[in-house]
Amino acid sequence: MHLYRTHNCNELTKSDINKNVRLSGWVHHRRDHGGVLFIDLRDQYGITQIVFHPENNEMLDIASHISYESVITVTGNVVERSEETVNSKLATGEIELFVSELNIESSAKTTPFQVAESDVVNEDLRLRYRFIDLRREKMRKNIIFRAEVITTIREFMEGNGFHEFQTPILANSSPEGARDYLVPSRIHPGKFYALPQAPQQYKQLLMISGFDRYYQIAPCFRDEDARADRSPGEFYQLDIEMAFVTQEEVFAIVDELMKLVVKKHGKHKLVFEDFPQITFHDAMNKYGTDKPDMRFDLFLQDLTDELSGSECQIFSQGKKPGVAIKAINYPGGAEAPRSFFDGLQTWAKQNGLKGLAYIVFEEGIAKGPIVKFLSENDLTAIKEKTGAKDGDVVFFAVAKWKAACHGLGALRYVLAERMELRDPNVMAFCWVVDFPMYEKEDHSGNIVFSHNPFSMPQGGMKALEEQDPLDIVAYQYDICCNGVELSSGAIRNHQPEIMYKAFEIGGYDRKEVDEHFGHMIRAFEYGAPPHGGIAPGVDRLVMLLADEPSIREVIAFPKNSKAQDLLVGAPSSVMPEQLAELNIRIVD
RNA sequence: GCGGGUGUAGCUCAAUUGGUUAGAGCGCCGGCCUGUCACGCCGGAGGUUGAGAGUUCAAGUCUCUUCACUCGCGCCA
Repeated sequence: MHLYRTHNCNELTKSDINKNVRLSGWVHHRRDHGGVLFIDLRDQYGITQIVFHPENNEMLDIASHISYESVITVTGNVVERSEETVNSKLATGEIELFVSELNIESSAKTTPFQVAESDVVNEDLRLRYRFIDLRREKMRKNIIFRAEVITTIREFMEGNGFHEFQTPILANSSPEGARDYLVPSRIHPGKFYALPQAPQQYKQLLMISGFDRYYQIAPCFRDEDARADRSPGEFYQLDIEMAFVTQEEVFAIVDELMKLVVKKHGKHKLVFEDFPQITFHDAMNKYGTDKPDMRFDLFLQDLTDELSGSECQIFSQGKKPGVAIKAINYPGGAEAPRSFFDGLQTWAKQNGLKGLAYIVFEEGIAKGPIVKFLSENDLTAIKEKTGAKDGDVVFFAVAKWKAACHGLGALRYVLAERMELRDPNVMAFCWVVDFPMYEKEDHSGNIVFSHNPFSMPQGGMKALEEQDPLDIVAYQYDICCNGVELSSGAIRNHQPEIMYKAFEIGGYDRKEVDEHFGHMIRAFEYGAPPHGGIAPGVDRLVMLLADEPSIREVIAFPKNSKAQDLLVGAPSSVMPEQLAELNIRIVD
């Protein structure tokens, strides 16, 4: 007989009755009836009830004092349960194990929280004792679910001619983008590796090397602050790159993959079989965000033309260049209590707006603090454009275009929450396309890259030379789902001259480009295929599929929001000898 | 860096307007119990109410400071 087990804890059925078997697992729960003792024995697979009887009083006594979460090995006969004692909740509920031999492999101290209870435990504590937390059914399911999703992804990619390559973890620092994690070099004092923010350069180099379709479940490292859907420090993305492709071909692969994953693993209905495409500009104007939640129709309207001529001071600011008047209709909003509208004023200030004007339409007339400043024409225009009816409320944001859009985009979610429009049972994927190549930096007024500088501008060199930089859009796209950005991607710029020009507009002269990106440009000078790709976030995708509110629920050992690993104690101080070897001195 | 929320027993929570010795369930320890599966019953231990200061006859409760966690903003080309 195997030293530890002949079966797992989810395996034994009626057909095993009278067999002498051995099980190992954790003491999940214990029910001591004095004369008879039941223990639920648990492993990754499930639970089997094992029974101790007074025939062996010594063993019964020992068993009755085994602490929860201890690991034991038991040997005995599989016994049929009488009809009234069958537990239909367990796969093994028709049998139980009559224990004849007990071995305690590892006795557990009292655990800081209970594995068998479903209480939501303080997350700090859960992370500190993650190895116990992961024993809980929900976490075990999530982590295995994640593994299964990744298996599906790998099978799909391989089946479509992609190969998985590993790219370096010790890479180079780059001045663009997120903060790097730096790794000091021992052999080269004063120099540093950087952990890759993404394998971006390497996957492009693979294309130039002649590999046609690359993918990798790739670890990425960014030293930026956390969000509920963004792990600090590190995360995994499905990194994809393809040679000789158009944007549409990248979309086609990702569409198919997402649909496969949702249908196979999700319990959600897909809102769109064909994922809609929306331009960045339209997404901002209609949804107030570049990652629109398309599960519900509640759209922003632009009233800049209609209202900037108004007598009302709030609206006449719309005449200023760059300022937009955006509006959103809240159907049935007239019912909302006064406190809701008052609370929104503070809310608006926290969301980048000076305030939030609104008009209540009730009993055929318009009401609210600003109505007395509005003409009949103004009101007609508002009603026409927003479709506001009796009982509705229209909110207005007057600010720089981006701020006005973002403000009402955030309000759109507040309203959707009140109206319960965000259906948790569906997934609405969409593509956001035509991201601008450049934007004007707020504080400096400089033209800077708004996304990846290596993306191909639409129109190529001609566009760079002839168009207003702020009007140039790139072959740069995002795939979003339910208001979450799953991934950014782009058709890359593979032509050195266009690259120099693009960088020139972005404020880098030739020398700087050569200094920072010379290795990439050199590579492009020896025969580079047109190529493009994308990199959906694996953690986020699994989070959405598993219906979890936080990314940490689908990561085995996540960092907390301060980027610490409380279990192993990272980051930590290191020995002075280590620092000395690296030529590093800590300055207070 | 900034703003919101939370912090009471090992865990999850309660404690009226500021008012008696801060309670309950689970867990833990001891006892009883031969069919439970959230077993049941009896008893017990366990608290610097995150920390510090203040107001008050009286503070878990009010004020200030601070710490921890968390959500959001900034940031994430």
